Amino acid sequence: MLRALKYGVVPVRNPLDALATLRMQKFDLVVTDLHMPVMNGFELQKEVMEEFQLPVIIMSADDEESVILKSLENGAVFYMVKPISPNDLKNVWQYAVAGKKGRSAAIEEIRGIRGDSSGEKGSDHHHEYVHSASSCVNEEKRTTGNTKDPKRKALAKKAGNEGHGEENNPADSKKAKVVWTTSLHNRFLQAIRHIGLEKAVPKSILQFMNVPGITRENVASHLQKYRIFLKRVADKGAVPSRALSMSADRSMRSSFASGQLPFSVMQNLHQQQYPKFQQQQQMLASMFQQGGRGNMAALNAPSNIDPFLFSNRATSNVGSSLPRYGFGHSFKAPNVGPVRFPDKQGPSSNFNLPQLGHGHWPALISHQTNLREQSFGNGNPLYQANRSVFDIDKPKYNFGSMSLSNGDVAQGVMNATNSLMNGANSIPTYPQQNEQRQGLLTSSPFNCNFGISEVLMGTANSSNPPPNSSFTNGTSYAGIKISNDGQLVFTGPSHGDHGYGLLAGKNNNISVAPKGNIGTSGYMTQGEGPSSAPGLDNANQLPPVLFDESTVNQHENALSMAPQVQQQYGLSNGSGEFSNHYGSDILLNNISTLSGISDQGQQLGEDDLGDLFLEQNFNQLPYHECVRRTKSVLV
DNA sequence: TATTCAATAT
DNA sequence: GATATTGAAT
Repeated sequence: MLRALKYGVVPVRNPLDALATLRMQKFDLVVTDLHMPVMNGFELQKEVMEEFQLPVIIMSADDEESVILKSLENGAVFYMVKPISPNDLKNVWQYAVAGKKGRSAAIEEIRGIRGDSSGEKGSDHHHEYVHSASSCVNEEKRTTGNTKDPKRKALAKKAGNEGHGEENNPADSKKAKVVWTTSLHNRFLQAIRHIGLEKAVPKSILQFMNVPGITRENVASHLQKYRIFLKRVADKGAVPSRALSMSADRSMRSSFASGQLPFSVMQNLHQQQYPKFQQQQQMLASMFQQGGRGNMAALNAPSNIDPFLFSNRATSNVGSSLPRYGFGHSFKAPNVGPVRFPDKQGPSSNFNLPQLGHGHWPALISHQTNLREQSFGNGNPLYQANRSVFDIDKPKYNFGSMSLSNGDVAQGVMNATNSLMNGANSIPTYPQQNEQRQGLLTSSPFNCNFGISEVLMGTANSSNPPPNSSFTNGTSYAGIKISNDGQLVFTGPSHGDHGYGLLAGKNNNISVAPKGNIGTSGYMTQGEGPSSAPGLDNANQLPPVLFDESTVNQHENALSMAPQVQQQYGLSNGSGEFSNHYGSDILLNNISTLSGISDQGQQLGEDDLGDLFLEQNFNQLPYHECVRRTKSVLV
């Protein structure tokens, strides 16, 4: 029965097994029989309370009043007389939530029954008990506070008495509240977006949301709150975000703060206070051709844009003093001038600033923090590149006017296995990068102008030296050469046969993976390389997955679909010398898809995942799992 | 004690 | 449907 009610249940055979199981696994509630060999329900309950502080429900065919009372007084949170019906079990989760409160309430109730409606007994005693219990609660409330809101109480009582086979909890006549999780709220926003703020009324929103179990009243209440929020935001002229909330008015930190503002509200923002912000929003709106209507949230719509880019949550700056320039917090970003790179490279074991190069995918996947905090593409690829774990023993190189030492920028670039790809590919992918990129490239060691003139990055040998440099070295390092018209002319050769090439392939035929050892071991850069460039352990990697054109198309059309099984896109399967093309946006989008593995719909905080993702996630979950967490029960 | 939340009353 | 009020939770 419990399982049918979506509880997670672990059944055990006897009290000793129960205690053992409790020690190995976390539970929310224990349900036990009373009369058992070796240890009875009382004793078990006592043990459980002492050791685990968990609520215990006792069920028994024994309907002796004395037994029931003794159970409850001993500390059981509830006593059920067999036979048990599903309805009796439906709301036992409340005991897991309420704990002690549930206990005292139960005791009060059973006491109330005695004094109040003691008349009935017989075969249906169990149900009578439940029934009486709930009306007792209402009775008590009425005497306590009837002056304030008699009607409310009356309705509550009515519901309690009539709802025998319905939604009502025998021990607690209050309806479970709808929790407006981020995902639920996003669906709400979606509806408003679709309907239009002006026309959005509870009924239509409810209809569009199409979430079972939610009522018009629920929506109305939420809408009311939402409108108040909008008004407040418009008045204050501030947009809440994590970045600002430190100093900002606390009142701005509601759950709405995580979301998106209707365009109309944004237009009301104080120009003098956040001029850059407004500018940005308008630019964005036009960029994505929302036609002035719609809102920020609508910007999530483009399916080929990674939702993270549009998250308005600030990224953490752990390990870095560099600002990020992602959209969401861009209005707060300082002027983007020449980028100052940090002097030191952080420890390679610190994944707070993960790289997007091949070897680091696994790190991204296995550290969810990264997934939330990373600014993709338009962040600062060169800075990311700088955090290479490879190749720390190279001498200093002189590229252009910049002198770079081991820990500096060029390292990641030189070490093409890693991060150059991220930088190179992310450039044409995100139009918003242009502004920043210019400043960044001005001080680039490579004198590159992407998309304008010939580009040669990271390559260093005698026949293809970096422009404006005196670099000569007999060894070939990874690199990439792009001609005037933007075609890939050349990708750097490997170091010997070991596969350091950033990209192995031919003209117009990019293979994502270095050819190196991928064919033999199936992982990239695994345990290979010179002593100074050891590569990554394959323990951290997912097997590469072939990424053909149909996959690309499928993926691009699939953003509104539920997250797929873990896959690592964008990597060659190692079967051919050159396989397939890809777009970095696919990689990036895939990151967010992967990020959805956890977070099964529990209430999410402001710093949670991108909205698009949440919608995906949301679609998978039945309403009750989305809103009300299922409890684990030991029976 | 003040604030927030969602439900409920008007 | 919009708004005001309520009670619980924090």
